[in-house]
Amino acid sequence: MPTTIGDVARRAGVGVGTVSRVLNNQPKVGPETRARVLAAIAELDYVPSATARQLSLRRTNTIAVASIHIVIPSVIERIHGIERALTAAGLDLIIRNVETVERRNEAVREIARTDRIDGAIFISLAPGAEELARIRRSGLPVVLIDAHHRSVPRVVSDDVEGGRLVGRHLLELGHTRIGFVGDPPRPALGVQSSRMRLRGVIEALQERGLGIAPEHIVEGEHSRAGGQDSARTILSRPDPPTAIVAANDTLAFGVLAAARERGLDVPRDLSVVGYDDIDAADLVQLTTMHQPLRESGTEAVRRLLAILDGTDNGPLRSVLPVHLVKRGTTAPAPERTA
Amino acid sequence: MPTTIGDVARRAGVGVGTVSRVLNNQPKVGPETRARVLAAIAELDYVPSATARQLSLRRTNTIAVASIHIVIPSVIERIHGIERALTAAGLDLIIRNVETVERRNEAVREIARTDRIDGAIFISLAPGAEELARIRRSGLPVVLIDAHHRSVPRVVSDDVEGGRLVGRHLLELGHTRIGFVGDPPRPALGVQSSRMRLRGVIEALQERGLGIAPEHIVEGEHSRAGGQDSARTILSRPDPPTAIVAANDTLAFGVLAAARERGLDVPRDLSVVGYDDIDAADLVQLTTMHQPLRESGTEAVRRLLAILDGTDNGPLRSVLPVHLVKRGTTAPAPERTA
DNA sequence: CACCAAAGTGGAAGCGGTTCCACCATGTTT
DNA sequence: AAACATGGTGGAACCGCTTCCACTTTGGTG
Repeated sequence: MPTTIGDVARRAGVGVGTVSRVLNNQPKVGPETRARVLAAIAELDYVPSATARQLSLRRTNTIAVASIHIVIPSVIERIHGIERALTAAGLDLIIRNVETVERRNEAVREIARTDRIDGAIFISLAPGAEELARIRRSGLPVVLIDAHHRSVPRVVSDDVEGGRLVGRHLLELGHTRIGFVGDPPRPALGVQSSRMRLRGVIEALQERGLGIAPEHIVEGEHSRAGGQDSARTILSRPDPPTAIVAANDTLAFGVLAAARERGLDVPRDLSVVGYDDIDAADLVQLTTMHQPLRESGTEAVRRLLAILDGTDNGPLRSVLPVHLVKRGTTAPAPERTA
Repeated sequence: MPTTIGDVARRAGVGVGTVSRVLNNQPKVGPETRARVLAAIAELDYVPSATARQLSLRRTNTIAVASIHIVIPSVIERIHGIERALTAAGLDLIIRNVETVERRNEAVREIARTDRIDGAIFISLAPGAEELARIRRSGLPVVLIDAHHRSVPRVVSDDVEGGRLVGRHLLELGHTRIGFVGDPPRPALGVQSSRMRLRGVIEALQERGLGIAPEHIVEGEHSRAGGQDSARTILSRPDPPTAIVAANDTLAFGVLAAARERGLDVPRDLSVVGYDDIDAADLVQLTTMHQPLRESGTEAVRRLLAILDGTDNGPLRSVLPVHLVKRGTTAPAPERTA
């Protein structure tokens, strides 16, 4: 029912090849013929079938993004960056939300299977060995964001350095007993940022000959409630820390809630530092590490397009810079009362 | 290079038609033949081409979502609901971010143009007349969320009722001078929720013979900063209101910031009510209207699928319920000091 | 003036599926 | 035993585009 290239050709009194050439701005068409074809296109309100085009060209002009839980604020910012970059490049974006390892495998398999996309970006999520092999076999280019895999191009922020900066900031304020609230380790998903940030904090402490007590490190669910639980545990230890570092802002909000619950004044009694600098961090005046989330998305797209063009020559690992944003939740350590 | 249905047919010693029948679980295939085909598929690790399938079937199993500014928290929740419902139905989701009217037209045109999708959902965004005509012509089913158009199926929450409930809540607390911070009116985008909520508040006041002073109504940019600006304006009037209603939580956060800035204690000196009950509302203990955001997404998908099935018989307008969540930013009106 | 390169052009083949139609065995009915 | 459903099956045609190849025209060139 919809008009096809043949209808246009007939109307313009030319062959389909010529119409196709006009559509694709190819040179070898006489100016007068081109005008006639364009007129026919306009008259018929013709639009080429993207599907037929795909089949013929073996290109879809679409890329897929798979990410853990798309409602996580940092994930959203990254997707936003991706969306911008793709739109600018005239590509479509298909999105898939992944919440468990099984669903990840399923999603990856599906992504590798269809010829529906030209490339894929994984956010905070790395494909498993078998899935990766599948992808390799299909030749689909892939870029990871905030995830690690030895042999896959990826965009990450310098988590260890970020942790280090957080640690130094707290040391400067006189804190020596520092706690850490992190995400659950999920080696299966290939995401290590929480652990890397912890490592940075530890390194900063070690520079001063200090350490972090194992009972002051708790890893729990990535949610406000999870952060609150973890902080509760830490704060109920004898001799609790005077500062808590959270692996991300969402957890930090939970830490703030736990502090409030215990009647601790932030930052007088307890300093809290987050990570990511999401929008809401400003809302509660949270001191946090800023990382360029949106840029991580655009950078991933840049890499992906370069791979598609065959012009990619960057390092496997692009590292984005971070910087500390000092707000209202950190202050000098309280005098030791005990 | 990838294996095709022909490869499978050859390997299994059958015709392509038979392989196709097996792939689509059609009945008329002998059990022994079916087994042989399945074996061949497994051996070759064959996956049918989605594109070829699309071309032949004239169905894409993909739907598009166009929304204003995808980083708005309420929009994200809606998308989340859509994503869930689509994944459950085995459909793909393509996303397009729209920020201006021009970009909207462009996006709509593109959506209506390609044969790449089976349907579309618009969030807080209605197509313009010309674009709508285009969509109609293309026969593409469309559902709107949080947007209005006489003749397009849509999912909205009962904004007037929500506003009314907010108004009554404040009246019960003894507030009589109430301010309103809203989104800019954008008739071109077909989004009226801010105005509808305002209308509800006004209706509640009228029930008591009260009104809302025009200088206590300010509409500004949909952002924290915008809300802050608007609230500043209102609070600097002589005889400012004792309560401010914001058309959404993001604006309410701005109102809170403006109050803090002026040294007003919330809720002692000023009550603040938001709308949406986004995640961060809980974080700052904001009293707000809850509306089922995620459900709005699933409902929109349900409608869209029904239209695609030809089984849709619902009203053009699905209205979702709202309810007030009382938290810490509303309290009895202060004694009149003047 | 014959010859040839270059610019334009038409249309068949191919992309990888689905489906319809023709056809072949069977088993069942008269 | 002839007539005939019926379950299986192969394969051509088709979906709507791109591209390659063959062909015609035109304007130089020797």
